[in-house]
Amino acid sequence: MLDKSHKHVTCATCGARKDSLFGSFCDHDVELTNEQKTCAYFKKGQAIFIEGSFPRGVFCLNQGKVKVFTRGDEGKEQIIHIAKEGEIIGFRAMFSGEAYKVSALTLEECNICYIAKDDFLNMIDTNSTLRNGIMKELSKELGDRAVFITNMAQKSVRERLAFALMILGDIYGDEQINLTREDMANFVGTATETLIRLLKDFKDEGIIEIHTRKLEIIDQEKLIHLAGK
Amino acid sequence: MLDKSHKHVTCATCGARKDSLFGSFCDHDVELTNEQKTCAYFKKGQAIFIEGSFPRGVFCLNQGKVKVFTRGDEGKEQIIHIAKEGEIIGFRAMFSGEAYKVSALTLEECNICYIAKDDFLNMIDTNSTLRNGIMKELSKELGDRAVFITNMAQKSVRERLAFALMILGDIYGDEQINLTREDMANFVGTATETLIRLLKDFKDEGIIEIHTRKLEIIDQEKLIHLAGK
DNA sequence: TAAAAAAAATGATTTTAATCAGCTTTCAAT
DNA sequence: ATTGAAAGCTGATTAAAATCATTTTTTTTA
Repeated sequence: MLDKSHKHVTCATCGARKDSLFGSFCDHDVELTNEQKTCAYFKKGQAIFIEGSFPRGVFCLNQGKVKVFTRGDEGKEQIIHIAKEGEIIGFRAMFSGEAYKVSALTLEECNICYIAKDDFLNMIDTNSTLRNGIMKELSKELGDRAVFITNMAQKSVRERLAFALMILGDIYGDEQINLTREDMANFVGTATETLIRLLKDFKDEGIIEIHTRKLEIIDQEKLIHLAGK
Repeated sequence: MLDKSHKHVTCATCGARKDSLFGSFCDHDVELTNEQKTCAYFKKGQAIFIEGSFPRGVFCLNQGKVKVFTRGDEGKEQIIHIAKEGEIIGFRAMFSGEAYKVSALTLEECNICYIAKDDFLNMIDTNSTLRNGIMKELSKELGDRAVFITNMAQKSVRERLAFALMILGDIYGDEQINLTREDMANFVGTATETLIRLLKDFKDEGIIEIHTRKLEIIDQEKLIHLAGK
């Protein structure tokens, strides 16, 4: 259980900051950011922002994982990204001037900091390192999504699952992958039943181990081979 | 036939510049840009840049259309974007520091200007209007691609074709849509045969007219309805 | 303008994955 | 500890779209 008082979360001591976009900040900038941000505890399944609304600031994940998704015509979620500790989310719509095209929902308990739009835009304008980091991030994601689109269009569900498990492996690190079957299906872009059957296949082939809800990758090599290019 | 000598292409008189990211440049910046850019004629089907190579500058489309695509495992193209007059292409990889994740190929005869990396990055650093324009563009595209991914995952080929035709209608403007069936299939993310059959259905339903290679949208309303959200 | 090549079209068949329906296990709340 | 709800699982069936094999038309170029 996380500390719900979240008094202790300061940018200077924030473990997630080190390899975030704020990682290279000097002491002065860290202190400034610390004064501008507010921090809040989110319980599991809580909304951070919703598709169609307009951004008033950005969110910085101090602790916990978040799913970023759009809804299709029939309301079915397509998970675009799973964000983890250290990531800044919700800045895309701030630059585009549009409403959010995605929603963000916590997958577990989270501590999330918030920086108001004007403060963040001011940071971007005055801090070229942060700015370049943001531009690099936007550009990288754009490339990743081109690949994502191609995978959706051309790979089989089995190949996409292998690919998704590799990404999830990176995101969860030492921890075991912990998603509902439905969320995983909505990430792979398939029906829940199909996903369940394929997970069983992967288990039978010794690629993963299933511990009820949690998944463990056993054979990374096979996964890489299965996922293709 | 375009003028292959392309001597006349100067930024000050460039018709494509007005509603491009360079549109708000002052006379001085226009002149500077004009001195930094070089301009070249590309014939139909020529490569502008190729997936896997590293960018040395950006390209600005003065005349003609370009397909931007990645190749899947079996070499099949997935068209991510079709760029038209006024668009700057190839800047994503310059910011991300990665190799190109996409290739760009002319769909017709083109006049394309080129600005070297250092010159362009210098522009970005010194011109906040251009910079904000670029960030807005990156962010917008990122949102569009989230929707693209969701469409791929959840819409039927028929719905995706309707969606694609709407986008193509915008891109081609008054002109008729002019793509090979294969390119169109690679944009929609389907097999060429499937695309051909669906085009015939759309024709029979009075949605489009087919003039051999060129397509004309007749019933925009039906298209919008078919494409869904 | 004739020949060759590329693109478009059509029909038959197969494959993949979605859908539907019902059942079981797990988890959370009282 | 019990119960209800959510999540997970299984089997049968259907539907969508890919693939394969040819033929026809259009475009290019020799």
